[in-house]
Amino acid sequence: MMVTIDLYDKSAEYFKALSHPTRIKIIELLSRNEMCVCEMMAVLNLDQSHISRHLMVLRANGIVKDSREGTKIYYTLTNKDIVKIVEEVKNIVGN
Amino acid sequence: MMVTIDLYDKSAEYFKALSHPTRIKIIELLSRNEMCVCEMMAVLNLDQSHISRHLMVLRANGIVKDSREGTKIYYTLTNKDIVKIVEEVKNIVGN
DNA sequence: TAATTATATTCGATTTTTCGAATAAAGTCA
DNA sequence: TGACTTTATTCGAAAAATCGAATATAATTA
Repeated sequence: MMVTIDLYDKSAEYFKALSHPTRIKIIELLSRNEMCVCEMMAVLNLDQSHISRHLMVLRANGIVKDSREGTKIYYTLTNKDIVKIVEEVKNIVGN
Repeated sequence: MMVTIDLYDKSAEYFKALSHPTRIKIIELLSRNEMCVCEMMAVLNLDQSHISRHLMVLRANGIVKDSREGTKIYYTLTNKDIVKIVEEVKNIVGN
């Protein structure tokens, strides 16, 4: 039995993936540079498991992708369009 | 004690308000016309309490506003910018 | 191979979201 | 006022998200 997920469900899932401050911060960081988890930890001052968990959500939603280099894993945005969306929302809610 | 909510928290909240298919559908309907709850019920084929509850979320996040006309309450978008954002996300997730 | 580094995943508890069903409230009309 | 229409709100249960802490995995290096 094949389950078809419609565009509204998918969009809602996508918005849900964006609905956490840490995940928004990660997207913003990655809009400038690829970055490994240890760098994000340093910049955001959050612990490893917290960041890793949120990266998992972003990955599951196709928002970031990773590539291993030795023991480090570097993350990048799969689609830069998301940066504009985050900026627009920041503008709407800001001030 | 005053609590300051930062831009990332606010943005996350906003995205959360968009993270339900019914709420996205409501936004899309309101992008075309103002509409009362009973009309939304008919168009979306959902019951009154379901729609009303989601309107409450949208209202709490300043996404829609309402105006009473007799027994009916008409809803409109407070800011049309949101329509573009929803469209962009639909494009990203759609195929 | 053993220790180390970097990251992912799991576990259990807590909090938040969602829902159907029921009830309340507010305006209208006879 | 009482019945009716339209919408909001509450309640309790179920589902989902979040978190800190602990553990697992994978690559590297001594």
